[in-house]
Amino acid sequence: MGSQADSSAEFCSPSFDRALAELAMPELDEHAPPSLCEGHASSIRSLPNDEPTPSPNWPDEDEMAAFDEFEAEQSRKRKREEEGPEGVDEPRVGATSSTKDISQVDPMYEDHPAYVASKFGGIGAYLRHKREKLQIQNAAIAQSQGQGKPQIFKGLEIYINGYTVPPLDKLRTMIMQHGGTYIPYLASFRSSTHILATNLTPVKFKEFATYKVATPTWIVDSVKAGKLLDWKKYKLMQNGGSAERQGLSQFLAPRETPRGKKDKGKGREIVDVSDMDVDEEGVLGGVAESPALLQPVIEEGHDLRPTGIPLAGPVMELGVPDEDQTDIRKAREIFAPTKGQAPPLSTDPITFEGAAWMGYAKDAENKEAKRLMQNQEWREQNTAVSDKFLEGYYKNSRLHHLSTWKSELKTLVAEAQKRAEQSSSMKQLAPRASQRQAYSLAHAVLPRIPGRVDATKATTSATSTSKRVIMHVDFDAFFVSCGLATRPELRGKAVVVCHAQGNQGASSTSEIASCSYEARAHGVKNGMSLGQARGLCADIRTIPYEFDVYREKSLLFYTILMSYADEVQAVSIDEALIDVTQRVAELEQAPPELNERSDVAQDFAKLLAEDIRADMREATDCEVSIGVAGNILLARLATRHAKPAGSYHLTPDEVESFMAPLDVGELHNFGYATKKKIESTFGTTLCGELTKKTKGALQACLGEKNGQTLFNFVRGIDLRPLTPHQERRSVSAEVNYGIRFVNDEEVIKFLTDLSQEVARRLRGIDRLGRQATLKIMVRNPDAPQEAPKFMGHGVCDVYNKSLPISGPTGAATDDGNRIASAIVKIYESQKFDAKELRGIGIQVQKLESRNNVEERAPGQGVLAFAAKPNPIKMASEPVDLTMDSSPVIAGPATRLRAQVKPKPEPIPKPLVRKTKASFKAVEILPSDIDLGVWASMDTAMQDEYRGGWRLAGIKIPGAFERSRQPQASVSPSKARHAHEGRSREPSLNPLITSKTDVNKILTALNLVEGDLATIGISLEAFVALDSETRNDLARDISRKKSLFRRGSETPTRSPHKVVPHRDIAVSLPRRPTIRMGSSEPQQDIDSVLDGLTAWMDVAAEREPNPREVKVLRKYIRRCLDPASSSLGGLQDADRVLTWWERLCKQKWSAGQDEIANKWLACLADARREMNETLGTRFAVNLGRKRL
DNA sequence: ATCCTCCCCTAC
DNA sequence: TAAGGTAGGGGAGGAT
Ligand SMILES: Nc1ccn([C@H]2C[C@H](O)[C@@H](COP(=O)(O)OP(=O)(O)OP(=O)(O)O)O2)c(=O)n1
Ligand SMILES: [Mg+2]
Repeated sequence: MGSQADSSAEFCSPSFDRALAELAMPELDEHAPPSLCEGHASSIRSLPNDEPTPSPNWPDEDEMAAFDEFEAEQSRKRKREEEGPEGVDEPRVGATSSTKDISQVDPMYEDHPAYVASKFGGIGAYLRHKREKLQIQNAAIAQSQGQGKPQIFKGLEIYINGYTVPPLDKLRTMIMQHGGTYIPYLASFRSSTHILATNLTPVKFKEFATYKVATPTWIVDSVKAGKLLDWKKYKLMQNGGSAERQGLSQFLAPRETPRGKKDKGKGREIVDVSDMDVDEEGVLGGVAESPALLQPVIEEGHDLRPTGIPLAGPVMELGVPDEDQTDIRKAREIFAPTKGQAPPLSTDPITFEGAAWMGYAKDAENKEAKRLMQNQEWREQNTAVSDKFLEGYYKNSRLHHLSTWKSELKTLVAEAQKRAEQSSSMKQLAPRASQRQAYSLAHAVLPRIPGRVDATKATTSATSTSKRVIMHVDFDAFFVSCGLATRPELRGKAVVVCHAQGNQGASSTSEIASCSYEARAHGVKNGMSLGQARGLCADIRTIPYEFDVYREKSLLFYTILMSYADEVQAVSIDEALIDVTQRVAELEQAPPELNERSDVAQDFAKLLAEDIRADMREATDCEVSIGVAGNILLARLATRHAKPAGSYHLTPDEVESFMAPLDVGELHNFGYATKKKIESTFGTTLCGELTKKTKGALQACLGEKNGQTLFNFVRGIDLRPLTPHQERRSVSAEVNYGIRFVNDEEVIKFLTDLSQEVARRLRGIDRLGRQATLKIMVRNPDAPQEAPKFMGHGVCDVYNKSLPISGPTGAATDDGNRIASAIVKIYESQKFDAKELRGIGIQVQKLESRNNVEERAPGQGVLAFAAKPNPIKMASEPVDLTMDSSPVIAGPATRLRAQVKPKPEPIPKPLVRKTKASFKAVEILPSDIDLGVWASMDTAMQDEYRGGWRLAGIKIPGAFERSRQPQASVSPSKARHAHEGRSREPSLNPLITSKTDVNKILTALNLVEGDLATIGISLEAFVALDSETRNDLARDISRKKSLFRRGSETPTRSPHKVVPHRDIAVSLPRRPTIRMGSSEPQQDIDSVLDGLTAWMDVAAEREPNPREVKVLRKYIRRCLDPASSSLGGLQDADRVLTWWERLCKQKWSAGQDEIANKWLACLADARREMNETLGTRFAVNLGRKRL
């Protein structure tokens, strides 16, 4: 491309340029922003809290603050008062003691969150969570074990909807074992042949109208019968009622049962059908039908706004939603839209339905893309290879625009507000403002009272507590609304905004940015693919993006908001939070004669909201909805309730009943993954239920901050202030679409172009950076070559690596060439296969502003910015109100820890981070390995090396080739993947089958077969897992053992196996303390082993000293760190570990006691760490174990 | 304890 | 055809 440089991005978002950006400021009274400090005091006691004494991190004060708001908002007369802490607390004694037990048993684990979580039997929850993960694997295993079974479901592709009886995993197992294909998600471009459901919501029922929908009994019966039964006999009938209740009652329903045969023997955990039989009568019987729900309430011709010109909103009674729009609103209420109940929904199974992607991903492939991609010319024209790609891509990427707009708006609002504060209150309105007056009826009817009003003094209406009044203002179906403004004929129809226009059939993977509420009534959602949506609603009209229009309407939107609000927080192009505390207080103080109905107590906040809505309508010809409440959380929830085209004031007295039925997933910032985590920990995701959990329990599940936040949120408490504009901390550009390179040359050219783009963006905000990060998405080896989504990235492994960047003088830089050179260096240091790349991103961080930097001699080093030690962070503290959120008094906070950064142009020494996916540094090449050594490795080990090389695109010499096929590949770290926080995808290991192998595995993990039952997994399943997962589980088990049957039997060990190719000279004991040379730079391996021997000699008499073990592990780690070349690398690390293992083995050959177990656990841990490190590096695990 | 780095997660 | 970007909060765990 090369056309980059300074050609100020033609493909930027339609920018909010300064001229347009003259956001109007209303008349200004120079009051300070609402105070962040809120009162204190008052009694507490009654909050559930499992901390007997205040912990240092969570002092009482925090809770008091939280409680204060809680109390106030609850109108202080909550029954909670009566309940002592025990009302909701679980017994504390047990909790405490179990924690203690753990720490006694093994100090190394004592601070693991799962154990701190004493309360809920942290272990149980933890294991439950683990087990969930296993279920997925079990299913896949089952598939591989299903050979003996009649393949009665061959050719069927079956999707399972919602709660079922039997549960999903059992059904999936049955289907897969009998030759069927399980479809983890529904996508129109790869439809299933059948759907299983125990019941359906009306929307789903309609959604599935074109599918064959049967009850799970069909599968169960077919399996029993040994042949495929006619699905029609099991066709699911609509039975109305709440899906959830239905589902629940199914599970509770009594089970009669012909005990299922377990044709499986050993695999019983996997295929046990004994409890999965289902009474179909139970499924369908007894529930009244509600046929009305079968059809979406909104039907064609039922236009929301028939004239296309909305009337002014009616004045509403306090707390009552608008009464027009009833049909649509009802539809929404009844159908309870959710924030993606399945993984975030999307056209792409892979990216989201994380767990789902196991065996099935292979066939889900975009055939059309595959075909086109064969054509070299087409590829060069239409993928990221093309010179024109970047420009065209960014011009059309809605998400790019969304992001860009957001940051621009934040800046604009900040500037406007600053201007407002600086100028005196008599500052003339900006030009637009007077024009704006015409939009608003507010001033005519409810003039503002000059001067300040103390909000705390107003006490007459429901809103006049001392509390804030926050509004959340959000356009309805924004993109669509904008489009309809010029297409009135489409109002009332199912309209969506997407790139695909016309009707290219039901298979378009084009994403829907926004859909009208009419479309939503059919189940269509923002973010879906057009093809999916077409499946839900045949008559969908598409309209194109009009980014300019969105920007313009948004400017009007913000202009209007500025005229009303005390404070504005830009949330997005179509959404903002405003604080109108002051404004409402003024209204309340207004002379009664100015109020239309002075006889009645009025909800001024609601009136104000309707004024704003009217203004918006007039200015933009689009509807906004407004939620009003005392905090951000509730305002957002109120908006949801208000939509579409309404406003809603959520008052304190309704908070509790409002919150209780909500799902955590509906709370802002609590998305799919968090919800799953909560679900697996607590068994519920209802706010009402979670109210009963203690803060400590929530924190154990979600972490300190998030736990606290959730604890507050489920009570309707949200202490966050509106966040002012923050200094940018990073600038990035990434493209994860249309990346289909064939060689490094293409890649490097793209990297260069993208670097220039980032540089341009840096310049755009006048910042310089000190560090650049390259992010690479590589197709996961198990994912199809072509993703299901057209030109999409599919399932990927993600790699990140960064290098310092600087200008020629060593200063921070915005020079695209400098960035590019660092980025290219990173790329070249990694040896990816260009063909496998699916996404590329470049980020620059450690930003400085220009004037901060200049004179710094070339090699002299720079002051690293300790400059902003979390300036704003404090404001986002979940609880502590007393913390002053005003910007840090900066002064000496700038502790210029003058860190010297001597490297002007550092070389990209591949640096491997131990955690998940860093870049793999392939420093052990085939040529590094002696053939004799290679031969002595067991095959699994060889496979692992090969896997690493393969993934790294390194050619494998013939001598290192394998004869047979299967490979145990594992991803380094999944891109995203909702399903399990930090863990990568487990994978199956088809290699391990022989009895000896199995024994080896168990032995190495210090397990016996019986142990597996304690976590509910079969032996087969266990060995089929990848080694990391096995190790995880083994640790779980050993914890569990030490907890619950301490000191009892020791596991049986399998016969001793000789260490293969190790030649370790036994030598004399030396020091009884371990010294692994953190001080001595270069120790030779033998002396280390000597030291180890001597140390163990003494140390093994008692429990391992964590400190000493740590030293040892640190040594091993250093061996593995490619950056420290002084040590011997993998070979040495392995020798040390192996030697250690041997010492242990020797020592306890006669039998093991508790001490031995602890040592072995340490060993396993160390081994695991090494595997993880190497696994990261090679994208495989070293599963080898010996002893 | 506190910081730093490398992630994951979320939202539009 | 289609345009799956992006910044910040926060957790885990190692370094200091
Ligand atoms: N997955 C998504 C979600 C949103 N958007 C864009 C289009 C939306 O119109 C706009 C605003 O997002 P909202 O979440 O506010 O959704 P809408 O405004 O479309 O609908 P509503 O706010 O009424 O729910 O952002 C998008 O491109 N892709
Ligand atoms: Mg919206």
